[in-house]
Amino acid sequence: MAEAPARRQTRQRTAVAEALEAQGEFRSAQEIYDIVRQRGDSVGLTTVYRALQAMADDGQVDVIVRGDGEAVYRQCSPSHHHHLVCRSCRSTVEIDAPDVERWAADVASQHGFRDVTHTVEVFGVCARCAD
Amino acid sequence: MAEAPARRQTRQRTAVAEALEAQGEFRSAQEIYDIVRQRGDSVGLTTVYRALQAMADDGQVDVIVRGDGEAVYRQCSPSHHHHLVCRSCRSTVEIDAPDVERWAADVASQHGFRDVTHTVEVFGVCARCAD
DNA sequence: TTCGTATTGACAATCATATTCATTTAAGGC
DNA sequence: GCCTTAAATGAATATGATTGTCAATACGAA
Repeated sequence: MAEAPARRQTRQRTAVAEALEAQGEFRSAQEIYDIVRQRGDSVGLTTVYRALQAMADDGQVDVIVRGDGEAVYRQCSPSHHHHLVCRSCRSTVEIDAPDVERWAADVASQHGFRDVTHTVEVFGVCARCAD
Repeated sequence: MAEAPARRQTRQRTAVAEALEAQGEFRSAQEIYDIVRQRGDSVGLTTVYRALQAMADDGQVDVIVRGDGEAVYRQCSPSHHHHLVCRSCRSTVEIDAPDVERWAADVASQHGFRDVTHTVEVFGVCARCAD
């Protein structure tokens, strides 16, 4: 859990964080905006975007940019992990990938690369949706 | 190499394909548009987008959606592979990842997922840019 | 309570990308 | 080569996720 800069704790940020916490799946900013409002909080859309970005910057939220370019957010566990996401219901499983970490480091090293990062996402149809 | 539907061979598509072929790096549609024009071909921006999308659909071009949501395109070898991309000069190395393929399949299977796909990209600073 | 300044939110702006629709053009048949 | 069909084009327009603006609000330290 990264040490966050001194951000003010506003009711809007709390509302966004709570809305996210109540979700298990990745959600877009627009969706989160809707969820916040459904829960009875009044927060501007711009503020939702900003709250999510701040949380992402602070390492409190994971962001994936989807194939269509839209960013989706999820409150995940703090440790480094990857995602197995159902294409249908979007349920998400956090997965560790020591083999992948090792592979990425090796490959990068073989080609003389430094300061290496990687993205890994796995998509499929979950057991429940496959039925 | 997927069997492409019956697409017409237009001078615009040829120009876009040749522009891409001359590049080793991932390039955005806007950049490819500029390159095409620099090479003396007159092609509309919309047409560039459409040509790239058609090529991507046909499996002739790889697409990555960048962290900022923008799509970038590259003409790659036909076989399944991943990319090691320099953050600075954007030079791109195609890499095989049998370990990752295996890991992805195992992980998905463990969680009962079917019809599994994955995305894996590795970013770093290449040897030349690190100096 | 006061004050400094971070934050908000409605509106406007941005920009990659997609749609529209009249026109152009590839390609197949004769 | 001509004709026909329909795929493709391209300029203008539209879309929509996201970000910027700026006056107003509100957090939190003193």
